[in-house]
Amino acid sequence: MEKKTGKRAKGPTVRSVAERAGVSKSLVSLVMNGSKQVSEKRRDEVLKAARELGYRPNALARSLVSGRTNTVGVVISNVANPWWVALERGLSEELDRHGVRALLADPRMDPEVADGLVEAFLELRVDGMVFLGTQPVEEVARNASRVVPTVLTSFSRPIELPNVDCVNVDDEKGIALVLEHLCALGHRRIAYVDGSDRLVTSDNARLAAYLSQMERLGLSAEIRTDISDVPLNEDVGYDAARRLLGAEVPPTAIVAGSDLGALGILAAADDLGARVPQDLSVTGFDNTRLSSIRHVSLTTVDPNGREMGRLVAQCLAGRIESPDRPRRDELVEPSLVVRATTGPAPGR
Amino acid sequence: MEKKTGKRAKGPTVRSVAERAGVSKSLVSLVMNGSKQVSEKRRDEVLKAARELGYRPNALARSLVSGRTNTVGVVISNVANPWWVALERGLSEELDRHGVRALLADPRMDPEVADGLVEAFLELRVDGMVFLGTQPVEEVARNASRVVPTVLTSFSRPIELPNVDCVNVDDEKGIALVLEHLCALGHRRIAYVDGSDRLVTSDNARLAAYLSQMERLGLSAEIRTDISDVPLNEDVGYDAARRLLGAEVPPTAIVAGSDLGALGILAAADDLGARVPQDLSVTGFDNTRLSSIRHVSLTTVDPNGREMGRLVAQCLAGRIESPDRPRRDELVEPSLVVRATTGPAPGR
DNA sequence: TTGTACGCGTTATCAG
DNA sequence: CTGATAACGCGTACAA
Repeated sequence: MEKKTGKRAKGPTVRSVAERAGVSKSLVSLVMNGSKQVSEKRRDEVLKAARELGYRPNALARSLVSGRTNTVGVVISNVANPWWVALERGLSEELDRHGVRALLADPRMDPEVADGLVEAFLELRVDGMVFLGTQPVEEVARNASRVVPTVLTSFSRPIELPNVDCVNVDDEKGIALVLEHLCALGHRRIAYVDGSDRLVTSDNARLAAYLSQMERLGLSAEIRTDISDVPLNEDVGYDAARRLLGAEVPPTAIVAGSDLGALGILAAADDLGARVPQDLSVTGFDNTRLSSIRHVSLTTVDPNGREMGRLVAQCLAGRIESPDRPRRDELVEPSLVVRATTGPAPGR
Repeated sequence: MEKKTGKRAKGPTVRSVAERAGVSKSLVSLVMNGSKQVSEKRRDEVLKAARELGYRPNALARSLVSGRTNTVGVVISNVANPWWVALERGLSEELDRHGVRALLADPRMDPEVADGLVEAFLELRVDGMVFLGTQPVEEVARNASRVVPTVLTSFSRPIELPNVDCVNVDDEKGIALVLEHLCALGHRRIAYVDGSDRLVTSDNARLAAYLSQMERLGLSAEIRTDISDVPLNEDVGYDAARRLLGAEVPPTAIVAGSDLGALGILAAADDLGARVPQDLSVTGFDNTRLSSIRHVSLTTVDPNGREMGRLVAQCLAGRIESPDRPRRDELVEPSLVVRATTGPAPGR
C-alpha cells in the first residue's frame, strides 16, 4: 500500500516570519492587516522578513476564523454561448469595488456536475452565489439559496424564491424596440421564432412580449410564431425560417429570440435565395460578438449586460450585509442596435 | 464606528452532529470519510443526524489540516474569444476523474487583475494553476510556478520555465494541413495574415510554420505576409486583406492565424467584390463556433481543444503527485475542417 | 508596543 | 469500535 501522496510542503507561516524578524506572531498579524499601532521600524522588519520568505497569508485559516472568504461563486449555465461575457465583466468589476472576487464554474450543461460545483463552493464557504443563465441549474439554485446569499440572473422565465434576488433584461421592452423599428420600416407580416426551456413555452417572456406588442401595434392579425420545444439555436432557427418562408404568404420580417437563432434564419434565407434585407429583415437578441461580425452585421437587442452584472453585484453585496432583507427583482433597460439585416419592407 | 458586519451564522459542525447522534466527533469524521470500520447502525445514525441538521463539511478546515484543496485555478486570458471552451471542457472532465475541480477566473485582460486573481488562488491554496491563453499573464504565470504546480497551454510562443509543463497545438502541422489543402486546389499565391503578442513577431509559431512550409512546397517565391503588431482580430484581418488584395498581383488564397482574423478577410472580400471561394480562398485557425456558422462556413484548423484539455489535466495531476519531475512539453495533433471558403484556384 | 492563550472545524493519533 | 488530545495557520482579546 502506498501512502496517498503526503501533504504538500508547507510554506512559510506567521510563525516563521515572526521568528525571522525576531518578533511575536501577533505583531506579524497586525502588520499584515495594516494596523496603525506598530512602529515603522518593526513594520519594515516584518515586511522584509515576509518578503524574503515568500510569505503568503493562508486564506483558509483566515476564513476559518473570520467566517468570510470574500469570494463568491458564479455558475455559468452555458459557457459556449458568449452572451454572458459582458455580464460577468460588469459583475466582476463591481465586486472588485467591494473587495470580493468572483470565481467562475462551468457545469458543462450537466445538472449533476452543477450540483457538485455548487457543493464545492458551499464547502469552500463562499460568501455568495450567482447563477447566470437558464435551465439546468434551477433546482440547484433553489437549494443553494437556503444556505447562502444568492442572486439569479438571465433566467428565461420569472422565478420567485424567498431571499433570492433576480436581475433580468426587460424582455418586453426589448421586443417592443424591435417591433417598433420594423413597423417604422413598413413591415406588417412580422413572425417570431424561439425555442423553449423544459417545454414550458407559456413562460417564455420574449414570446409573450411579442404577442402583446403585436397586439398593441394593431397587428394581431399578422401574428405568426414558430416555437421549438428545445432551446433556440442555429439549427432550430434554420428549420423554423424554412417553414415560415415556405408559407403561401411569407413574412417580410422574422424576429428571433436570440442571435444564434437569427443566424440560422440568415442561413435559411441564403439557401432559399431571399436577399437580406431587401426581401427579408431579420433581428436577433443578445448583441453577442456574433452579431457584430461584419460578415453578419445583425440588427439585434443589446441587453446591456455590463449594467446587469453591476446590478447583480450590488444585490449580492447587499444581501451579504443583510441576508433577510426583502427580495429585489430588477429589470434592466435594453437598447436596439441597428445593423444591416433590417431594411424597408419589400415594395415600399 | 460600526462593526464590520459580524461573522456569518455558523452552520452545523461535526460537534453538533455528534451530539445529535449521541456519538463522538471522531466517529462522525470517520463516517463522513466513508471509513469501513464503522457499524451499519452507527453510520446510519450519524448520516441521519447530519441530514437533519443540514450538515456540510467545512472544506476550509479540512484543507487546513490535509494540505490539499482538490481544487485548481484556471486563468483564462480572454474570456470573450470562445476558442478556450473546448479546452476547458476536456480539462474539467479529466480533472473530475482525479477528484479535482476547476475554478475559473477572468483577468479581464488586465495584468493587475490577473495578478490579484492568482494571488487569491494561491491564498486559497489551490493544488495547481493553469494558464490558458497568451499575453497578459505570462509574468504572473512565472511567479505562480514557483509556488504551485503550473501548466501553460495555448501560449502563442514557446516558453520554457523550470517545472512548468506546456501543452500546445502543433502549429507547424496545422499550417501544413492548410497549405497542402490549398496546393491541392491549385493555389500558389498563398498569403499569410496574423498579428503578434508584445511585438515579438519572430516568435510567432504559426508564421514560422507558414514560412517553412511554403518553402517545403516549393513556393518560396510566392511568400507574402501581412503581420500586424497587435493581436489578430477582425479589424486587423480586414485591413490586411485590403492591402493584400489591392496589390498588383493579389493572392488567390489567404491563410489567417485565427478564425477571427479570417472573418475580417471575408468582410474585406465582400467589400471589394471578390467572391469566396471562386475568386479567393480563405482559411482560419481554431475552429471556433464562429467558423461553423452556416452563414460563414469557414475552412479552418481544429486544434482538438478537448484533447489538449485532457493533456493539461494529466500534466497537472502528474506534477501535483511529483512536483519536481522533468518538464513535459506536449504537442497536440490538429485536423483540417474543410468548409465553404476554400475552392479551386481561379482559372483552373 | 508586545507576548500569551484560546478558538475556528477538521483530521490524525493513540490509548481505552 | 470509541473518546480524548494535538495539530493545521491565523485572528484577537487580554495581560504584561
